Amino acid sequence: MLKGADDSVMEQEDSASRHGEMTSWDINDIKLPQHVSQTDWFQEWPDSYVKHIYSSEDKNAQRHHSSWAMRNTNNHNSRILKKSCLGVVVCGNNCSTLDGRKIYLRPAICDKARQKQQRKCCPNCNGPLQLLSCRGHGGYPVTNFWRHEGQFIFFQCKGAHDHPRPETKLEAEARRSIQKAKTAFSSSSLRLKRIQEIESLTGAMPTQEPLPLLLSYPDAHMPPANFRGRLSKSSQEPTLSSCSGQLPFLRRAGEDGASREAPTWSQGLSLRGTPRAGRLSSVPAVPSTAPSPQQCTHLSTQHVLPMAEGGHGPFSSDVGPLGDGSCGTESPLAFGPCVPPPAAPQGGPCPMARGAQPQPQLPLPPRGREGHRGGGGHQVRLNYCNNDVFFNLYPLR
DNA sequence: GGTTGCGGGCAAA
DNA sequence: TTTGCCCGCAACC
Repeated sequence: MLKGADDSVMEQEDSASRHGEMTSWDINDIKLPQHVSQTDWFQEWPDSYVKHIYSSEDKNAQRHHSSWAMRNTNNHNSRILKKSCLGVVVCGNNCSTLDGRKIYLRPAICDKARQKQQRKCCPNCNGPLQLLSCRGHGGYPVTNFWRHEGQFIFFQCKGAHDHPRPETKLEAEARRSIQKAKTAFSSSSLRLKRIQEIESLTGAMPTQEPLPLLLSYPDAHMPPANFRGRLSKSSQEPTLSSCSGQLPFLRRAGEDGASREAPTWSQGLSLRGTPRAGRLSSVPAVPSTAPSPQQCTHLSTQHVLPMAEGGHGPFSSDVGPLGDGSCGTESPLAFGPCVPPPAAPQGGPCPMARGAQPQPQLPLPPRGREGHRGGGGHQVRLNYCNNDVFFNLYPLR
């Protein structure tokens, strides 16, 4: 289509600086820049009003990947693929793990799956899950546009995400896989237990292998201004001192402000300035592996695989999801011997958790759609930690 | 079972 | 007309 770029386009290209080359176009332009001297590194957390030009050889771009939970939106334009952000699933209790990580689950893309997901409980505290919808684009979800033109794939993001980053697709998939495996294992474990009981308690204790946990580390380590308001209300409320070991996608709240990666809201800005600084911004959460107990209360909740997104990010074609990005900076101890507080005080009984909630607490703005669900009144506070179950089921190695 | 892309259709601005 | 969104379908993993 653009192969027949005329002189006008050429002139436009010539007059534009290299930076302009990357930003002077709009996804809806009839003609997009055809002569791109250098393509961008794939950005898995595009935010703000950024534009990128990827190589058509880029697998991630080909697949229109994004670590944000983006769903396809029909814009009645087959040439331009439009996707809108689904937001992030958070704990209605705004619970934190011992070390202050927050629960940021990836919303299921499929509507049915998402509804089903929301009926589940927080894997950390069993509280209700709450979908924090994205409203970063004039009250509407942030939209991403993809357009294939010749040897390039043009990407444009409209809107700034006003919510934390969810777990990545890979992490969510890993979590499901673990859950499946665990379910299968549980059933076999039960059979084993019965056999053992029949054998008059020979002493052999049926144990479940502690599943490795995914400790995801903040990509967006600090919420954007508008984002802070989104979660702040409940954050300021007495938070459940989550002592359960099961880990979904957890981010240390305190780390939201200082990360190895530029915050998303600023990432976009930085990218605007340096459109080819992809590597700088493509460092996603770097989870660490931690053999640790899984959960306190029920076995059906999600688990997370040890997985690293470090370095080049999960979508980096040359780095697998299980790459060496494990971050040793985070202690998995949050899910270790957590002593359940007799009565969880506000802010949580665990010093780590308290210290990890530095986010400014602002009133939660009213939300039009799903976002308001599970608001204050909706929340169920579970001030217990079933550590007995925790340890019995998942003895620490 | 979930993701992704596509497209019909509707409603509101 | 544009935009957002719901829905269903099919292909794929």
